[in-house]
Amino acid sequence: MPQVQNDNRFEHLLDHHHLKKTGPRLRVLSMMSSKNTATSQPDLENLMHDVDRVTLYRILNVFEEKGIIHKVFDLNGTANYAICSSNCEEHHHQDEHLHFNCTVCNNVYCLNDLNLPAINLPAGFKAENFTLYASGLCPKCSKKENKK
Amino acid sequence: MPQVQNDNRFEHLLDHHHLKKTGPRLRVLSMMSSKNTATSQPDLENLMHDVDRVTLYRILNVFEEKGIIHKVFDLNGTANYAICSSNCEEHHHQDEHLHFNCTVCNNVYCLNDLNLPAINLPAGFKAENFTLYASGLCPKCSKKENKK
DNA sequence: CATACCAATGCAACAAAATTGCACCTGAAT
DNA sequence: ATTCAGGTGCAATTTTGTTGCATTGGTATG
Repeated sequence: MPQVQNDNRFEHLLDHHHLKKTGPRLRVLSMMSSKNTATSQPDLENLMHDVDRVTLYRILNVFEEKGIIHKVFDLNGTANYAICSSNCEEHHHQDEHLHFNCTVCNNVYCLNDLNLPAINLPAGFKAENFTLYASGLCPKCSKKENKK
Repeated sequence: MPQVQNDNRFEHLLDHHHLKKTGPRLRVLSMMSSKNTATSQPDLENLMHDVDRVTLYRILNVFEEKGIIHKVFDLNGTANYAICSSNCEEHHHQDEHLHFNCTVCNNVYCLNDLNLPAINLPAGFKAENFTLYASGLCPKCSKKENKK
C-alpha cells in the first residue's frame, strides 16, 4: 500500500474524531501501522526524539480515549499501544482478541480476533470485556532458540 | 481456619523455598491470604506503614520469582499480587485462570481455574501460558449500581 | 487571502514510582 | 554463644508520569 494512501487514511481518522491533523499525531499513527507488534511508550520516545515526551503521553491518551488505539500491558507492566482494528468506540473498547507477549523479545502481538466460548463467571460478576493473554515464544525467537 | 495454622502454613512455604521466616514476609503472606482479591503494591504499603517501601518491593520480587505469588496488572497498569493456588514453580507460573478487574472498585479477583478450549495460534507461535482477563462489575459494585 | 481562535505542542517544574548501594541487623546453622 | 549470609532500612538516584503556562500552528470564518 503506497504511503500516500496511508496518510490519507490517518488524516480521515483524525478528522473523524475531531482531532487536528498535526505532524506528531500522523507520525505516531504511521509508526504504529508500520509494525506488526504493539508499540510501547519508550519505543515511541526513541523513534521520535524530536517530539516532546509530554506530547507523546498526551497523544497516546487522546487516541485511547477516542478508541483509535488500545493499550495492553506487557509482562513488565509497560504500556504498549496498537491501532484498533475495528469496533472500538469512544470510551468503550471492544478488543476481544488475543494478545501474545514473547518472553524473549518482549514484543506484543495483537493476533486474530477470538470467538471465546461462553465463560462461566461466578454469580454476581458482570463482564463487559474479555481479553485473552498468552505468553511464550514468537516465531522469530522460536527459530533462534532452535538454532542453539 | 485458626490463625496459628495459617502461620504454620506460611512458615512451611518460606522454608520450602529456602527463604528466611521474617516478620515482614509473614505479614505480607497473611495480608494477602486474608483477602479474596489481589493486593497491589500501594495497598501493601498502606497496610504496613512500618515496613520500608524498598523491602516490600524486594519481598514481592522474590515471592514472584519463587512462584509463591503471581503478578497481574489492573486496568491502570498497577501490579497486583495474589498467592498462587497451586502448580506454580520457580520461574514458571502456571496460572491459567480468570482475572476479573472491576471497573468501579478496581479490585482484581482471581477466579476459578479455566479449562480453556484449544486456541489456534498462527504458525510459529509457541504459547507457554494463557490468562484470560475480564473487566466489568464485581458483585459488590453491581449491587450498588442497581440501588441508584 | 487575511484574521482570529482554540487546540496542540514544548518547556520547565514537579510529583510519584522504582532502583541501587551500603551499613546494620537478624534468623538459623554449627 | 558465635558466625555468617540473607534480609532490612535508609539515603540517594533514576526513571516515569503529571501539571501549568507560554507559544505555535491548524482550521474556520468572512
